Amino acid sequence: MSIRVTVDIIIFTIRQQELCVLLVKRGIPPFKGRWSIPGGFVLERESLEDAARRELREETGVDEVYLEQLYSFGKPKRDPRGRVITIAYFALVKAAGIHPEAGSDAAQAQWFPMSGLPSLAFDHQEILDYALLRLRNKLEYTTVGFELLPDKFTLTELQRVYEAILDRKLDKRNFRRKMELLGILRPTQEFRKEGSHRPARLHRFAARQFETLKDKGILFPF
Amino acid sequence: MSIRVTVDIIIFTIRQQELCVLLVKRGIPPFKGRWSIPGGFVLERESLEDAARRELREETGVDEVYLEQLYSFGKPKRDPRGRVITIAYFALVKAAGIHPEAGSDAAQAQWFPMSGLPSLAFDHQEILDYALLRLRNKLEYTTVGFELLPDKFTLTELQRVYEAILDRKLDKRNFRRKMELLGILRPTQEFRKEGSHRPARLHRFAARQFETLKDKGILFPF
DNA sequence: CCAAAAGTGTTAGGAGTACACCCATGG
DNA sequence: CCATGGGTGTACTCCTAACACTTTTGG
Repeated sequence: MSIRVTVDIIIFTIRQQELCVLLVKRGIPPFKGRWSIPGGFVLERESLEDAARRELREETGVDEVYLEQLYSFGKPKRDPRGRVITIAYFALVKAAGIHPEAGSDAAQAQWFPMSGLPSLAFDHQEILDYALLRLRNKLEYTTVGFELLPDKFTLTELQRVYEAILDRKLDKRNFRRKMELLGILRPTQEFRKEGSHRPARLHRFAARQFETLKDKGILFPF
Repeated sequence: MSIRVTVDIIIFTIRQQELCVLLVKRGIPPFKGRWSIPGGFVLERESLEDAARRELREETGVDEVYLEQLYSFGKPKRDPRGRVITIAYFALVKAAGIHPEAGSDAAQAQWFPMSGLPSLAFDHQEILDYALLRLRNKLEYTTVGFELLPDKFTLTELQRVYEAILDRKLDKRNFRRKMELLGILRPTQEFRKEGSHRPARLHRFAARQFETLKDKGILFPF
């Protein structure tokens, strides 16, 4: 019993303080002209994760990003062409100017804010919903949030990332205290001047040693 | 690009206050004679979950159990026969006398305590490790623990389930207070008499309404 | 001096942890 | 009356949440 196997990758980033996802416009049927999550077939000799990284590179030109397997979707009729199951991954890329078109087989790729998504092909809306859920959950007990920021960032920028993903406002003082308690930030001597107000100190993420925060008994509220 | 796709199911239960997993002895090469996680090929017209439920039924004769997709494993060489990826599921079955042999294609099936596992075929040890990790995590913030108990149970039995999975002792009073706070137990008027000591009150699980406890802000310690 | 974002501290409520004794029963 | 597991309460710590003003800068 052989089945065609694809990987689909939900690529998230933050743009203009909004959570965005990379979608590609389908050039061929089915769903021609509809937007979809980028993906492709798994090759004979590559692992699932390798396939996901390859697709990611083809679409965004970037490598070395956060990538995690999400879930496998395999309803018999999810693809009208026949039996195709997909292993979905999700990736987090740093905002720093990634041009979707940098890839090779980019029919047409574009960032969409989660608040304004087009109608998606296949069961891709379901996959995307699940990815957002996972991302929100992981934000609580891991440091994935930092994967969406450049090397140096302000505390407000960090807070905006959390707010964008959780889709609600957080208290500035409580947010900062929590980060302080976690001890995963290293302040630098640099400041970001921007507009006519007090400059913000830049910080670095300094905690490769643990991705899980559970140990510290500190979580983010939902 | 077609690939053979299997589902493998890690079936957990509690026996004699120990966490156990169902394994089957392979009757054919490769790994003939080695123990492995039960599984089989996904059929053309069934969903992944349907395939998992079918396998589960064939192995244990039970249906209506907790079943959850775990992870997909797809390294090119994980099966010496060629390219096979597997979608792993994990199931929790109630202790109440399930005879592994009840199934159809049961070559030879047997419960093994997690503390005394044999050497496993393929990458099944890796899959099992991951399943245990997931189970432990879910125990903290969901009510999956109840899936391993019969309809009515004593508080001590419940605590033993948590202890078996987490592999450490818990404080009786704190454990009970937490359950009390969660409000997910309904005491019955029945008692279990067993040996020469005070009988234990039987309780029911009474919270189908939510599987996630996060909302309540109460978690189990790790 | 005005506008705008950066930065900072206190209090009250509640869950987590550690810990020791009496209760009910059968033999 | 004794052995066995069932059942209960308190004190302390620490995280969480709510909440408002001062600081620094550019214009």
